[in-house]
Amino acid sequence: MLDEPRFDDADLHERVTIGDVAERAGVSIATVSRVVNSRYGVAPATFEKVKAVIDDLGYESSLIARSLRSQRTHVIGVLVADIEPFSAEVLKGAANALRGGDYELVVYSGGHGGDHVGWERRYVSRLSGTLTDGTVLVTPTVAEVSLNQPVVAVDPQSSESAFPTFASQNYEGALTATRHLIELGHRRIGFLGGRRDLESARLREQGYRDALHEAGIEFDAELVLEGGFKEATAAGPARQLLALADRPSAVFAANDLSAIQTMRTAQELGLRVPDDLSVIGFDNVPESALTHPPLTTVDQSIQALGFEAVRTLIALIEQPALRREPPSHVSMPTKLVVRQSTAAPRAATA
Amino acid sequence: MLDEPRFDDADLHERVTIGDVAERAGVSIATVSRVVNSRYGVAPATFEKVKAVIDDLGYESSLIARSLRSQRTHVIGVLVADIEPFSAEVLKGAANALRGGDYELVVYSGGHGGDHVGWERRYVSRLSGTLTDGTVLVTPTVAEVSLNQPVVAVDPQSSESAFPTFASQNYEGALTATRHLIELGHRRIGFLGGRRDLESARLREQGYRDALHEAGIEFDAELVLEGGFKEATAAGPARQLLALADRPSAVFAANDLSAIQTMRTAQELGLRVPDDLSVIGFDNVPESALTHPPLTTVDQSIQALGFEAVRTLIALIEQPALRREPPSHVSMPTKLVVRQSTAAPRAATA
DNA sequence: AACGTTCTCGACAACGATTGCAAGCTGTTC
DNA sequence: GAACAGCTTGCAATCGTTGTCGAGAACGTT
Repeated sequence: MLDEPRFDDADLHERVTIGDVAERAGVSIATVSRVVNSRYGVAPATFEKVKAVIDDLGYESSLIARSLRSQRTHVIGVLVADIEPFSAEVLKGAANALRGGDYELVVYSGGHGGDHVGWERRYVSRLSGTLTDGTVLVTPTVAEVSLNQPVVAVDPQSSESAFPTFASQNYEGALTATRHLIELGHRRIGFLGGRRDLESARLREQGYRDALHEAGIEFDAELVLEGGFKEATAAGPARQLLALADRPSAVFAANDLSAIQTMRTAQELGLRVPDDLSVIGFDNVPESALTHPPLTTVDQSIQALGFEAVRTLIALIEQPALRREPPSHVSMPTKLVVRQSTAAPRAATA
Repeated sequence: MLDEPRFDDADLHERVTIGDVAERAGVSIATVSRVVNSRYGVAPATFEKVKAVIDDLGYESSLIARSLRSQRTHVIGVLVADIEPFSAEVLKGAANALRGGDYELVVYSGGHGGDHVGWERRYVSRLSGTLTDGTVLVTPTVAEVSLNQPVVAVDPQSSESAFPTFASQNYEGALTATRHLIELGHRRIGFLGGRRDLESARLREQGYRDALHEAGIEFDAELVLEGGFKEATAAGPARQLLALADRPSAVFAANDLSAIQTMRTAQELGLRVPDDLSVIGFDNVPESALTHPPLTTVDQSIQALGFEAVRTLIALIEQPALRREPPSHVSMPTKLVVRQSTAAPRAATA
C-alpha cells in the first residue's frame, strides 16, 4: 500500500468497492452482490446487516464493472452531431420516453473537430455492446453501422436503412409549404436546401419541385441553393439568393434555422418580411415562434420522433426476437403553422 | 457454443474482441493491446500484420473494459439537469475546449422523473472513477459530492464549494440591469427570481435590491417572486406580477427564459413591450435576440464558462498535484446588451 | 437418531482489456 | 563457442462485478 505515491488523498477518497462492503460486513462479495440486486437466497438478518453497511459506506456499484460482466446496462445512448435546436428537441422527447422506466440516457455529442463519419463509427463501435444496451442515431452521417446491439435512427440518410427509422412526412410537408406560398400568389419561390446526405433534405426539395410543377411554374435551378441546415452555413446561400437580379418574392427554407438566417439576411439587406419577402421554414422548433416576425413553418413533432425512437429501441432490446423482423420505418404527419412571415407578394405575379 | 438460444444472429454480429484479433493474427492479446495503444516493443512486421487484421475485422477496443483496468478513460462527463438553452450553450463551450485534445465528451441528462438530488448523487458516484476521468456539473442541485475524481461546477450552489466553480459576475450584472431600468425612469420594478438554491439566483436578487437601495427606491416584497428559471415555472409568477393592482412598469427577470415568458404573458394580457412594460433578462442566450421585440439582457458568456470549466478540469486530471491546492472560483465579467424590450415608462414616475 | 430438504452463503470463473515480468530469440563480442 | 545484451513476445495478474455450483447448516420427517 505504500508503494504508490498518493497525490490524491487531498480530498479524493478511494472508491468504495463491493469488496470493502463485504469485508466490513463480514460476508463474501457474492452475498453483497445479491443484496445489491435484491436477489433471493439471503437471510433477512444478513440482508439488513449488509444493507446497513452499504448505506454507511455510501456504496454504489460500478456501472462499468457491472456492464462488463452482465451485458445489460440499462443505459441507452443517443448520438448527436451537435447540440442545436433540432437535436435538443429529440433529446427531450427521448428523455420523456424514459420517464418511469428503468433506463437511463447518455448523450454523445460529437461536433468537436473534423471527420464526422469516422467519429460516429468509432463511437458506436466502442460503446455498443459495452456501455449501452442500444443507440439512437440523430441525423446520422453514416447509413450503415455494423454492430452488436439494436440501433434506430431519427432523420436518417435513407429510410431503406437496415435499422428502424423515424422521420416526418417530409415530402408532404414540403408540398404543403410550397403550395401555401403559391396560394398566396407567389410564383418566383426560392429554395434553401439542407444537407443532401439526409433523406429529409432530399424529400423536402422534391416536395418543393412537385408543388411548383403541379402549379405549372417552371423550375429555375438558379433559385435552389444548399444551405446545410445550420445558421452559419445558410448565411452565404441566403445572401446569394436575395442578391439575384430577379429576386424571389418568397423563400422556402428547408429547416427553421435556415429560415431564421434568411430573415436575418433579408433584414440586413433592408428587406421587410413579409412585405418584401415571404419566408417559410420547416421543423417548428421553439425558436421559430420567437422570431420577428414569428415564422410560418411546417410543424413536425420532433419530440415525438425522439419519443417513438426510444420506445422502439427499448422494445428491440427487451424482445430480441423482434430483431428478426424487417425494420419499421415510421413517418409522422406534419402540419402547416401559419404565422406572420408569409403574405401575398407586393405586386401579384411579376 | 450451442447451449444458448441465438436470437440475435439476424444481423447482429458478436462484438469483435481483442481475443478475436489475436487469434486471427496469430499473436497474443498482449501484443494486440500494444499495437492498439501504439506502444514500443513491437516488431514492425508484427505491427503491420496486426494492424491489418484490426482494420479487417473493424475492431475497436471496449471503452468499458479499458477503463476498468487502467483508470484513465480520456472521457469527461457533463451532468446537466435538462437540455435547455443555458446548458446547451455550456455544452457548446465544453465541446470547444476539447477540440484538438484527446478527450471525449459524454453528457448525462437527468430530468426524467422526480428526485434530482438522488439522481445526481447516483450518477456521479456510479460513473466516477470508472467511466469518466472527471465531471462537470451544470447548475447542480447538490453542493457537495464525495468522490474519487476531479469535479468542477458551472453556475454552482455556492462558490464556497470544495471544487472549482465557474460563474459570471451575477451581482454586478444584476446591479447593471436594474440601474439601466432606473436610469430609464422606472421606479416600480418587479423581480422574477430564479432557483433559490443557486448562488447565481441569490446574487442577482441581491444586485436588484442594492440597485434599488442606492437609488433610494423602497423595496416592495410584493414585487419579488420566484420564477424557477424555466418557462413553465415562470408563467404563473409572471402573470401574478402583471396582475397587481399597482402594476410594475418594468420587470427584471433573473434569466432570459423567464424574461421571454414575461413578455409572452404581457402580450397575452394586451400589454405592449416596451411601451407598457419594460422587460430585461439575464444570460443573453441566442434565443433572446429572436424575441419580439428583441430582448434587452445581461450578457454572460456561457460558452466561456463551459470552456474554462473543461480546461480546468483537464488540468486537474493531468496534474494530480493541483488537487491539493484550494479550488479556484472563477467569476467572468458580464455586459449589458440593450435591445428593444426596455424603454422609458409611459408616464415618468408614478 | 438418521435421513432428506431447503436455505444460506462462499469459492471461483468469467467479462475484455492493460501491464509488469520473464522467457525466447537474435546477434555481437571476446 | 560461450556469455551477454537487446528486442520481441507471451504469461498471468488485475480491475469490480455477476452468476454458477457446491458445501454446509438448519430444519422437518419418520
